[in-house]
Amino acid sequence: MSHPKKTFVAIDPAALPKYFEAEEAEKRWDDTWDRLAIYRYDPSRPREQTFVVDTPPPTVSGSLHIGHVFSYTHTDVIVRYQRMRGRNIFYPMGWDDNGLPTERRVQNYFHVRCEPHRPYEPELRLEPVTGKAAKEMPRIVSRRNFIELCQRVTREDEKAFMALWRRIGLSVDWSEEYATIDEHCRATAQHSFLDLYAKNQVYNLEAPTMWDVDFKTAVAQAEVEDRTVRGEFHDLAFGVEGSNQILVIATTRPELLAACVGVTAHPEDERYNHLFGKRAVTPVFHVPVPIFPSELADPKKGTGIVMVCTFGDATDVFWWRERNLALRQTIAPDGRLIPVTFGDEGWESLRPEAANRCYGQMTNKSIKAARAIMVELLRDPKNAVQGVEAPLRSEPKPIEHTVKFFEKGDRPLEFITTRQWFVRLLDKKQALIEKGEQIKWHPEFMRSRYRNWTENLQLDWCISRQRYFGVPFPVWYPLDGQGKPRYDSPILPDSTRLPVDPLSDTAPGYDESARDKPNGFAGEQDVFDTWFTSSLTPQIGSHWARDPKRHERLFPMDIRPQSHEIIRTWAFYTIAKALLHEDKVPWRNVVISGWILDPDRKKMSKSKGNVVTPMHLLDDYTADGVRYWAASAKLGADTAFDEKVLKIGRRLVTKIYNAGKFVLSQTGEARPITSEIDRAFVRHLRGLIQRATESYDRFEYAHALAAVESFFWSTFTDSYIELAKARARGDGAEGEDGRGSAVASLRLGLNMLLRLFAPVLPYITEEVWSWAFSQETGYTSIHQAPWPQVDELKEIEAPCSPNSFDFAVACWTAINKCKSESGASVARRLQKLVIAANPTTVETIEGVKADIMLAARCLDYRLEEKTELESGLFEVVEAILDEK
RNA sequence: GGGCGGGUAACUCAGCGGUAGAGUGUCGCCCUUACAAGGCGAAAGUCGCAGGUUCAAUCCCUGUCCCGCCCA
Repeated sequence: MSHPKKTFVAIDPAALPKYFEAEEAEKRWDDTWDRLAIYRYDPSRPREQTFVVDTPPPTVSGSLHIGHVFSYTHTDVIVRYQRMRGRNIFYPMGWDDNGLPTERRVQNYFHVRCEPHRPYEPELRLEPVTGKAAKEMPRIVSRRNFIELCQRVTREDEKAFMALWRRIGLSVDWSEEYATIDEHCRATAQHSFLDLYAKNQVYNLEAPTMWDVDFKTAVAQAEVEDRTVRGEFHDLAFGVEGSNQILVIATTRPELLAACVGVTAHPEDERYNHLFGKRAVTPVFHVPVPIFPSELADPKKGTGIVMVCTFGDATDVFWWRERNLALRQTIAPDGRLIPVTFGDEGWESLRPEAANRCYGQMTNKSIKAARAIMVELLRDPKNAVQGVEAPLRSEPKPIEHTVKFFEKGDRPLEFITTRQWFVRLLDKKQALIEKGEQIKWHPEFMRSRYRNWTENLQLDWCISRQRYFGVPFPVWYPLDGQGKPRYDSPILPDSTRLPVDPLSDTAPGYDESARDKPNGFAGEQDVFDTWFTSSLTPQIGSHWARDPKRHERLFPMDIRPQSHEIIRTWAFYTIAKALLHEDKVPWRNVVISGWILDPDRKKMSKSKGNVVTPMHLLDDYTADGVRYWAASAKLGADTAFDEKVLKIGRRLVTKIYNAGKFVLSQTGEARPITSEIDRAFVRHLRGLIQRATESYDRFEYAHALAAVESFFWSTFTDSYIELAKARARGDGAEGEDGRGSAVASLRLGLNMLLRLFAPVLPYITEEVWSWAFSQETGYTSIHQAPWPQVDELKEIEAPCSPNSFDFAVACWTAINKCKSESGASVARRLQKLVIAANPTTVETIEGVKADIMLAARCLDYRLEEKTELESGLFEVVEAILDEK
């Protein structure tokens, strides 16, 4: 039976560069992939064939660091696997222009401030400001001009991110690019608002709200963090109305004394419970305030009796509501003290003149300055309610306590009464938790972060921000005869008109001339919380608001990749939106990447100065090498940055290059895979494919990579290639059949391994693939080739023994060890070799011993039976090395 | 204070009921016609600590100590 004389497509290794020129290759393949459009989403294919990614839009004004490469590579590896599984990939890229950080940069960069009502200046051209000019008054610009400046800055940032994404080979579909401030996203966010309004899930309310006095905006619970800071307890002597009794109240915020509206102690506190129902009198301002019991007052803290102010903290807000106390707001939105007049309505005082004299000293001062003045006033005995002792009863006592801060802020949050828009969430806790249960979390334990947060939710979602660079509310208010807005009957646009800017677009049913006039209309100035838009990334990608068919094909999505610190914000709000809009989950899986820590296991941050930037690492270790490092870390695991791991990746790339060169330069006639060792190798390959596939299906890419890598080094290059290479050169006794089998099997191994590595190492695998397999298989790019299936190996017969391969390797290793121990090179020929193993083992390696001895360069050998040896163990009885 | 994760070789990390693993680093040896950007080989761990369950525990349970994160 003669075989058709088909020969392999071989390469000439001499024609290839000695080393892999990664930088050149990366550029070349990036261009090629672009040209072939292999990352393009095909909207015509059905949902079940599609794999949909809710890519995190990076905050472009943030600094680029190695953590970005880490987590985005995780997603890309998953995506590339799915693509090879034949899925139609939807993998967009968005940019989060993220209001506040960008605003700050723009204010400094161009030295401007925004005033929303300023008219737009179409011809305005500003340049970056430096030196003296930066010390002068900032240029005031309209909101539209300000936004244009923001966009100018973010465009530059986006370019830097895009360059990095391309460099590390993210297989995103760049035709699906968006920015959270662009027209499509603004329209989607406004559409979301209109839908929530129609469903009665949003409301506006004037109420005490957490407020940052530097950014001058309301913030939501999710953006608040507790910080431990130093403070001081001040013991203040209050009077009791109608008696000469003194109450000593401990407070960390004496500057709020003028805002005191009550005094409270624990109902069972015997020191104070006889006073409930009476009125206390504040020192300095001489204001009588009710004394009432509350379980929330801690008898062990301070003196056990506390003053209630509007507002010092969240508990004050609670008491104010519960007890229906007076409202005395003394802190302005800019963090300065508001001028007030004691004696006026709502500001009653037993001694208004004295009160006003004192308060006048603090008017318009910052909180910090006001506190210092207040403490001085309290030291003055004249300001006591009665008696000759100063109201400050002891020197301030330093303490450490936790205070709420806006996560981006520098000063503690204040509670300030303002009108804000809210989304109703508190009444949906249970539904939100259930949605979280329907989603698969990777790793699983991240689910509890979500549940934990949702269970502890205290407030509805405040979505309005008093900022400029953001998506405006699509809302106008009718003005009454006095020019006051009627907040209870907002005017909304038709959803076909979106996006709108109520400050430049005219309210429906009005003429522009009626803007801000009595009986006319006014536009809402506020913009959305950036999360209000970011929480819609699935709907932004699916074109929910304008293409129901496309939405149907993309929503819910398959995966949401993100990091764990924003489970309470991004994941939470996205789940909330999907619940509110469609009663669905937004995605089936959430995949959480860990953080990159510095070598001391500290979080990398700009302020610590321990941020590692990625570009030079890509230059030094290749894109694949860096991807290897990222893909070695499991989901959810924080990893200390370690350059050594990058070295391993680069070494792997080199090894693949060289192994590819070697295997593809073997020639011969194509023959079936028949030799025992080849069949034994294929048997192992089959197991590898199964393991890698199972791991990838569970998003355990790191596990898959470890399996493939270890197989590649130990089984393929260190063992199989060595055992088969002589036969592949035609040195064996089996002639063309043996040679053809070896070459076919080597190529099969390489082909499979390249595909198994392709999700992690897209460049080197594509490079080697292109030398022969591209033409041979018809898959121009390896990234369009199918993921290896065990089915592809079904024609190849199983080996005679399942142990053939392992025993062959063990035997060969024993010989190498013997050579190594006698100081000889492994290449050294053996004149004579006697090696022993137990009888079954000797029998098992019958079919592979010729290959072993060829690899060991041993012409005269004998296998001895030694029953006491364990199965698979070999003992060199005698070895005579050839002369050099 | 509550919740979650981690503590395994000098380093970075796997493993998570059945005699402790990898790579890096270290130490020997080897220019070997794919690869010195290599290869062969060696040394190296009371698996945080203390109890318990089990024939058997790094793995399960309880307690405890460190580290990190999230929430009060």
